[in-house]
Amino acid sequence: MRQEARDRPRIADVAREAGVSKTAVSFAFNNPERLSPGTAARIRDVATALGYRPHPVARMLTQGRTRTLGVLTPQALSVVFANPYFATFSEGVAAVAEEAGYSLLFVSPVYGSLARAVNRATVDGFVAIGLASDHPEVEQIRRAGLPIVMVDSAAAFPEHAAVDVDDEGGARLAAEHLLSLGHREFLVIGVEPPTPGATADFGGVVGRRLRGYRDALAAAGVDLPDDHVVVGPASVEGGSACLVGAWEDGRRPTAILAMADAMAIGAINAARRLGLRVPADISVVGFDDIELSRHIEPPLTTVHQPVRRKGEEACRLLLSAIERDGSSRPDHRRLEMRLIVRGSTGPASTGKEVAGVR
Amino acid sequence: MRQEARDRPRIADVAREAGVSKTAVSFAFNNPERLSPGTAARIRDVATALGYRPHPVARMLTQGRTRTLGVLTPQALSVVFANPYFATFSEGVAAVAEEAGYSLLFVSPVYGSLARAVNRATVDGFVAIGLASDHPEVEQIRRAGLPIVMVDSAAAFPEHAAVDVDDEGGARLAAEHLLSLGHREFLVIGVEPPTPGATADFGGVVGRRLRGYRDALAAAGVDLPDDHVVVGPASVEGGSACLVGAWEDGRRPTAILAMADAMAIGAINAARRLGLRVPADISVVGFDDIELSRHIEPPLTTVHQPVRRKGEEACRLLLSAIERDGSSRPDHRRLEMRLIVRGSTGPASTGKEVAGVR
DNA sequence: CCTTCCAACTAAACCGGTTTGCTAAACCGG
DNA sequence: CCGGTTTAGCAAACCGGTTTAGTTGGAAGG
Repeated sequence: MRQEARDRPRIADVAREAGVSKTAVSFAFNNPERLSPGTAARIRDVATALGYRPHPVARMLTQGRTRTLGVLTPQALSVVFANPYFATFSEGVAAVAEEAGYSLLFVSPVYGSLARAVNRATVDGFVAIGLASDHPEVEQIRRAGLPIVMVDSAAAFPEHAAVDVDDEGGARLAAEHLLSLGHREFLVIGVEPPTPGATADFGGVVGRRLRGYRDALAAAGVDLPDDHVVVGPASVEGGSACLVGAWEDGRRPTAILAMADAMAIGAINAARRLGLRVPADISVVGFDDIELSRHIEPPLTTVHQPVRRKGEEACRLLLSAIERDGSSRPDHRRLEMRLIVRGSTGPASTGKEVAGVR
Repeated sequence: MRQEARDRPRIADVAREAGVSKTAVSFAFNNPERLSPGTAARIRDVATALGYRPHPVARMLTQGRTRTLGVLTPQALSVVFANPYFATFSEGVAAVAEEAGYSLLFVSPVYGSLARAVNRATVDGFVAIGLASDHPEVEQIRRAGLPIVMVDSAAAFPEHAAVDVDDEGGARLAAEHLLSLGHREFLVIGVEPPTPGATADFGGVVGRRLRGYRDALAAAGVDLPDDHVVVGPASVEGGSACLVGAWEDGRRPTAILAMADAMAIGAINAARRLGLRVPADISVVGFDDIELSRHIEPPLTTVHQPVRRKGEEACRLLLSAIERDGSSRPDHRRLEMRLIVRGSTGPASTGKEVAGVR
């Protein structure tokens, strides 16, 4: 067995030293009013003298709660933390959790198995971010009797509490903005699933955003052929590759709708290399409004997503589920997006490109 | 008491249902070779049918280990996650932890008390980042028999394992670079403690960097009067304010040594507003090499800090301390910095400024 | 055929606390 | 001075597992 805490004093040591029962020691810490002030003080003194602190795991076991919330991610943490989106989200979760006195445990696949990680997790509930609909862990958690709040995959789990954003509405805003600037030739740059061929579709985010784009375009009578929608990895390089590929295939858009800021930035870089000025020759709208977008040249016009608030709301939902311990129906919350117009969009250039090749 | 897991099956339920003892059920999960294959399989079947999973807390208690590492931060998580430096650091910690099958628990002050948070934490050890020397929690952890690895405050805790970077050397590199470009009039922009008047000095980072600057300048025979060192909050705005303040006080540097990239960026912005060109009129060197620095205009020359590696090394040190369970002396590791020359530095402008006021 | 040994399984102790139910003494009004 | 109520503290049960130290029945060995 472990000896790590070889000399760690236990409650019995304190009790013996103070000449009282274990119960008394426990009371001294959790229920001092059930002891005479003198005894309570003496016990505490003995405890500090011995360097005693109640074993947190033992405490959890008897109290039946951990005061810890699990943040569940389907990807490795080392990947997830590299993503500023996630950092901001965590910021929101942390703010609410801390205020309520909860700690945060990040739960990611252990040796490839998310299920194992979930089993190991000593938490009172989970906030799951970006779980696709085919994740059986959700059912597993439900059976374990733990509450869970889904983020970014509300549609996939109608029976659980969830927070998501109005992707469709946000996409519409982006497209309408470009339409109002006179654009008629569009290229949509989408995010492809991280593992090729996986059914994981980011909880349908891509589909919803695409639908929003299409809705707005259709309403304006603009057609979006399938070959004007390209996908790539959600990175700067991915965005570059998408535009370059489409350009080589003969597409000549005056406006780009990118489903991620990183890809939008990549597209801007690629456009420059193709000899296009942004926004004079081509306009670009991103998605999510990451920190970087405000700082590039030109600053990126993008659809702002309330990421931090997403974290806050998710955590609030989870806490209330924990507190009221089951019962009542799961709450769904949908946050609005808004368009931030910066420098990467401008009026459609006349003539040449629009009328151009193909 | 809690009923949360009202109907959660226990090991005894599985045992009864399968017609065996609790021991057998436990073996079926942890020591299947001690059971006949048939029995083991049957028990597992019953377990899954009942939806049983061993209670993780009970498990921790008997096994004496949690398979969880604590990341200790003296500030609120909601603040900490907003800092890309921390995100990158966590990335490193997570990469190593995950590979070893450990989860990560983030431990930050509970209702203002870091000590309480530490007491609640069910972890096998801690990585503490940015703890100043006056934090008694470190002693508390030691007494609890848990290993701890200090990051960014090695000097303050010589008796513990630690990882830090060669701040002094990095600062020297920055100053030498500017000296070699002919600069002789410097302004140092430092980071002030978050809570004014606090003794917390970022574990001495500011002091070490300042020493590095001074060393290099002195070696070149350049004096750095105290009023050429200003401090402000570690933010873009803080950096702006620092330069503006110094300028209004009559300082006319040709080169700025900033202790944080964010402040360097702020200084660049402020310089522009003062009508100065960067780097033609004034050069700026940052510190840390955050993501953003590469993307601003002009790209920032800065001292690169191996943040991710810091996390990795710290986690490795902690894991080995946990594994070998005490014994052997604490390991200290110091990582090197390197200068990344980009566009924000150039030759000192001749005449006017150098000879200028004061 | 009797012993020995092994495989398969179990009862009970244990991890380190908290909580319940109870007792004895102090207190209190009548 | 007595019965009833508090107060202070205790022993034992409990949380939900794991581990130790057996126990049993049957096969192998002599």
